[in-house]
Amino acid sequence: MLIQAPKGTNDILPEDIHRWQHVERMFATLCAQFGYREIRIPVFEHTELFFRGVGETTDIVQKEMYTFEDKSGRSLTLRPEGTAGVVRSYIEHGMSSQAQPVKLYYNLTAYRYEKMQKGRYREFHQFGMELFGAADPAADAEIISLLALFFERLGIGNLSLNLNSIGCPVCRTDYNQILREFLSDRIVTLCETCRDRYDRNPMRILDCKEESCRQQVKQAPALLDHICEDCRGHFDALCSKLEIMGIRYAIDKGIVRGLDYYTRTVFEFVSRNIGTQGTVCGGGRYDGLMEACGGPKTPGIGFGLGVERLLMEMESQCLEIALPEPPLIYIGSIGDRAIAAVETMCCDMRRKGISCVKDVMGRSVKAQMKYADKMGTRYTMVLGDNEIESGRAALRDMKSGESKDISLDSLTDRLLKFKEA
RNA sequence: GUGGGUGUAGCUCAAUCGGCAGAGCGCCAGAUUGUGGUUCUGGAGGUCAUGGGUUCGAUCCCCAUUACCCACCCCA
Repeated sequence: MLIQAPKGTNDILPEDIHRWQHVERMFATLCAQFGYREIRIPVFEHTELFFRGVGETTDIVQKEMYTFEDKSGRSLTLRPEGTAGVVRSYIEHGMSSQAQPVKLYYNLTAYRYEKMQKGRYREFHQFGMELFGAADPAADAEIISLLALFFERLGIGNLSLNLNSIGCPVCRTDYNQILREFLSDRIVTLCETCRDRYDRNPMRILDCKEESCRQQVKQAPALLDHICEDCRGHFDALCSKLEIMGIRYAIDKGIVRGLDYYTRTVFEFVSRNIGTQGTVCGGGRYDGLMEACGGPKTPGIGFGLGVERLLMEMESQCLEIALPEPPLIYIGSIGDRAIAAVETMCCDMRRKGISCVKDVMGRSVKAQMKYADKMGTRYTMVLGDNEIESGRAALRDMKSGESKDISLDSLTDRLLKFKEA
């Protein structure tokens, strides 16, 4: 093998494509029903955007981005997620002057340089959604209910919805103080970076990878227990809306996500069936993001959904997805006259919208029929000199094996009727 | 970034205690010269992951590399 696909990338083969097309169609339909419109953004952006939009302190920005210089020396980066690009587009196209709220959805690939394993790839597919302009908990509830309906329509059961609130910058300032007090007599046991974090951003200590730090932090007070009154009200309102809609959830005080610009609601839908990379969908509110990217102060909420993981989950639940329709008819040919006649017939039928296939290898009738069978066409017909002379041929139904002698002139009309049936 | 497992045909896998590499499936062709599915026969297809070492001889033993799979971590 001379050249393989780069590590962490996958070909999506014709055998599997119907699964992808199915969930893509379902998602697009659902979004439209909720009044969301599709947006498509570039695969690469200025690196600076992700510094601001994802956060310079995050793992994603610090070690996982595909960053390169183009020929004029600009620093560009393959998008590691969708939200930053959508926010940039919102600002750039002045969407703040459109009717509010602005509701957008997308289906895109994202790129992260990570050590790969099950459910984690360097190029992966994400469905996502952003709702701009709405600060009300009703917006949070709508996004979550849309997801719940999406999974329901796909027939996916038993995903658990985990919910948390990480408050606003105000409660985080207070919480940081509480955290510092908790950590003050343990600071000597923390790693060097964490001792540094103690003053600048103590919350980052909570997800330090050093084993010793993780031990120290286990008993730390939870942010959810210390959010301000407004944030508490927002969270409680969301919870009660979910309850009214009959959406089951669990509160998980451990969900934090990219802390820098996220505010209040954070949530994820998690599977237990698809390995350790069980987060099928993660999202949250980011009321500070638009401003951080240089736009007008605008609340926002959204999510990203891993399509590979979604399909894995569906596979693990043995959900059947209908195969695509094969071509309606295969028309075989024997001899030069028939080959010419079949070419003309196929041109004509295709123009009328009938899917038909013919030989392009000059093979034997037997080989042609075998091929038709493997493709699964519903009908076959073979033309030779006799059929050209008489203007009649046998139309065979491949499932029943029965043939019917029909005139070639009537073939197109018949097939158009079969197609509708 | 850390650890464990596996690399033999397009796919799923054998075998060789170190001596010319195998099956099933798939693909191609044939079985009274013009008709698929079942059956039978034949054929094509391998740098035995790559590079070094030991050996008369390595797909097999040793070392390194690489890829894939899985876990830690992080996330979608």
